[in-house]
Amino acid sequence: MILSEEKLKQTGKKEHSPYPEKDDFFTAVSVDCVIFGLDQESLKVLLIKSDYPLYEGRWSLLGDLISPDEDLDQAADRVLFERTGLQNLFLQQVHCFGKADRHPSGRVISIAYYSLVNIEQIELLKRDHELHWHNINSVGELAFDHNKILNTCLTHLQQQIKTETIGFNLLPEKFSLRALQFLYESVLMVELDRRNFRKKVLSTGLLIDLKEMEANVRHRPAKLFKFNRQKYESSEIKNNFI
Amino acid sequence: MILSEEKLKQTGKKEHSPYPEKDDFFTAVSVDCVIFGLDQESLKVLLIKSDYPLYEGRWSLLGDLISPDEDLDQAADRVLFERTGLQNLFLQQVHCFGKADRHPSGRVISIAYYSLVNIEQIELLKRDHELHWHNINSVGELAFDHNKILNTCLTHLQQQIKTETIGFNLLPEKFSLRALQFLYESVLMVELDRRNFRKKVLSTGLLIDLKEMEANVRHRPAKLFKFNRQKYESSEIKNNFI
DNA sequence: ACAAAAGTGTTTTTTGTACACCCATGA
DNA sequence: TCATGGGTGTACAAAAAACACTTTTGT
Repeated sequence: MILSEEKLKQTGKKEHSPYPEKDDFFTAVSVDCVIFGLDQESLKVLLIKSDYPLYEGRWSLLGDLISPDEDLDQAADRVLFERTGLQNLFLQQVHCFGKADRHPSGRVISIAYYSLVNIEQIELLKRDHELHWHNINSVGELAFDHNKILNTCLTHLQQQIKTETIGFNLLPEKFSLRALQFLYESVLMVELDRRNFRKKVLSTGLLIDLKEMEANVRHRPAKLFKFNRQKYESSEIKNNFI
Repeated sequence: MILSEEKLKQTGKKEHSPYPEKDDFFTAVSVDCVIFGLDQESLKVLLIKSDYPLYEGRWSLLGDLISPDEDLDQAADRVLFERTGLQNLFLQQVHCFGKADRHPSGRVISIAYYSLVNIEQIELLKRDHELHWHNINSVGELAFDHNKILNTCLTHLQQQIKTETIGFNLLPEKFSLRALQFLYESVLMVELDRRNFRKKVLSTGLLIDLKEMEANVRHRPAKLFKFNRQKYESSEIKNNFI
């Protein structure tokens, strides 16, 4: 849609001075965080009961309006901290959602972030009954355009996990190769060949063999590994992990 | 940075009601378009002389504040139309830039889009001497954080052109394989083997041999092809073009 | 002894890379 | 006739995919 010059003037904006002035139109800006976690069952997403009247009873993403003096990334960090008590989590901007009618209360554009957390690490702090981990395949109808936001973030995650080593953020410090493979299968929603998977991840040289074993499993215990973050950071080739 | 509860209250926002109310803080929202074009020489980007006092004389991206009733994508479309006279160009959102101090006049967050156009198609309409195509490797210091925005968009373009068929937007309807290869070499900034390149693009089956030849070239004329958009749209596998 | 998952190699197929000569046109 | 880029195929290397049996633990 092309706005006529007249329409542009109605907004109080002068042609060729596209900078904010007192009488300009302003919008509200929020961040929404898609917080992914993984447990033994499946990939999950953390949702909160909506307190917005129109969407009462629906689940929604965790979000908030940005404050005047905080960067966007800081706003997302803050939302995450307020909900999980954790700081410096993996967090990445994905897309800005800005359809004029996406929010019933008025013009609100929202910047979507996604985060990867280790569920066990934050389970402890989560006493809030309005918060719940949902299986990624059964979230139902969310408030606002949050289904769309969630899908966009999931697609990004699936793309990114193939070329970067972000997946380790979903695992505890020490993990078995089975856990790592389960992660990839859960996120990408495919089945992978065990032998080929092991061969590939071990050939990257990015896993440190901890010479430790799983305990209390009712099958042959697996070796435990940890991610060699240092080596990854200092290596030149940072794409094409899997 | 975590904002204290006190600080949050100063912004006029109530806890657990993260929806805009009259006394809330609002920001200005703009779109900035990185318009890429290609000529016989190199990949180019369309820039405009900044009319912002602090950055007088510098070049800047084409952008504008969004209007109250237009979607973000519409705003980007409008900016593009106002500058090139063309509609329905390839246009894609890349990233939202929202550092609190990125704009000297106040809080302005900007959503970056990139567009791919066929330079010859728009040369005709461009009588504006404030507009200029710049070689991608010599844009100099731009106004605001526009160098950063440009770099982010270029990186996205380089990633995307490898897996999707967006590159054809930079070419005229009919093109030679040499022109297509030049496109990929210019965008990715690498040299490619001619025989392997031809083999690969022809094996996709996405090029239609027009049974026409170049004319008025001082060497053996090349066959002309066009992109089989229909076949691409209807095919299942839409990634990994090159 | 059984159930459950760990660990391990080889073969085949597919994909990518390296590389050199003759051809058609305009000047 | 020369300069310029068009057009073509093969051999080798690397990566991905397919595939089955033995081992270790807890119950």
